[in-house]
Amino acid sequence: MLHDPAQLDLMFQALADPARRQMVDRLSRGPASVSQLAEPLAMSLSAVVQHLNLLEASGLVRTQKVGRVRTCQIEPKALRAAEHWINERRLSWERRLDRLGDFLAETKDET
Amino acid sequence: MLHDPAQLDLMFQALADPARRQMVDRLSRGPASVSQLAEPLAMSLSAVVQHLNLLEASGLVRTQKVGRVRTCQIEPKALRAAEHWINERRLSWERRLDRLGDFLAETKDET
DNA sequence: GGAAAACTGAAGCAGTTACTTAACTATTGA
DNA sequence: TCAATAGTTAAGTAACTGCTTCAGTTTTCC
Repeated sequence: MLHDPAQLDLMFQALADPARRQMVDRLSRGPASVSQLAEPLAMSLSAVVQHLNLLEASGLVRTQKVGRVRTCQIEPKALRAAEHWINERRLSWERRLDRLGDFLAETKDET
Repeated sequence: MLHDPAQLDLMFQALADPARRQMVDRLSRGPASVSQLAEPLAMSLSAVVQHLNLLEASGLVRTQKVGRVRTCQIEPKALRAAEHWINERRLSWERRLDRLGDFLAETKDET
């Protein structure tokens, strides 16, 4: 479910915007309401809600409304999925370099 | 240099597109020419070059031209920077949860 | 009950993005 | 030399994004 390419797409797309990354950054320090998320951002509350909806659709953030306040928090599992995608590609590349290094070392021995 | 917010912005933006992620994925298995990168993608070579230029500007991919062939390879340091940004936020959240857990366990002892 | 607080949703708009096609510029190899 | 290969660049366009404003809806609290 979390490695579903469509979900991954939404996550990376969500992380591509600086305002949304700032919101994730804020939430990494603890839950916050929509207004609290909006406070440091130079845009209307409405714009923040639109960003938040994207973050929620991507799975990166979970929200729940109690009374008139929507409280938001990070979903670490989703962050881990994005992290994992990058990590796998990087490791794949680095393992390839290692094998190449071994090969070169071996062929050098054979002189 | 790699933790420069502008560079991070370019990286996440580059990773937001499925075609570009597919290119990164291909490159994680080894270097490739522009045509080789284009081969599995349902778009013109010109479009691929445009994607590649973005990937290069973001620092995720390095290319060098020999003769008429441009060979592309992954820049693991850049991947690591993106990975690191996500990882820091996730850990920050998870450490917060741990502290909260400890606190709740302690106050429970005091009954 | 009624004002204030905390959102929410729709419409509109300017700027950006992801393509396309078409016209190029090297390189290579027969 | 000259055709094919590999890539590049520019111009145009359709769709998508990131806002804005404005007009709601719920809750809360006096």
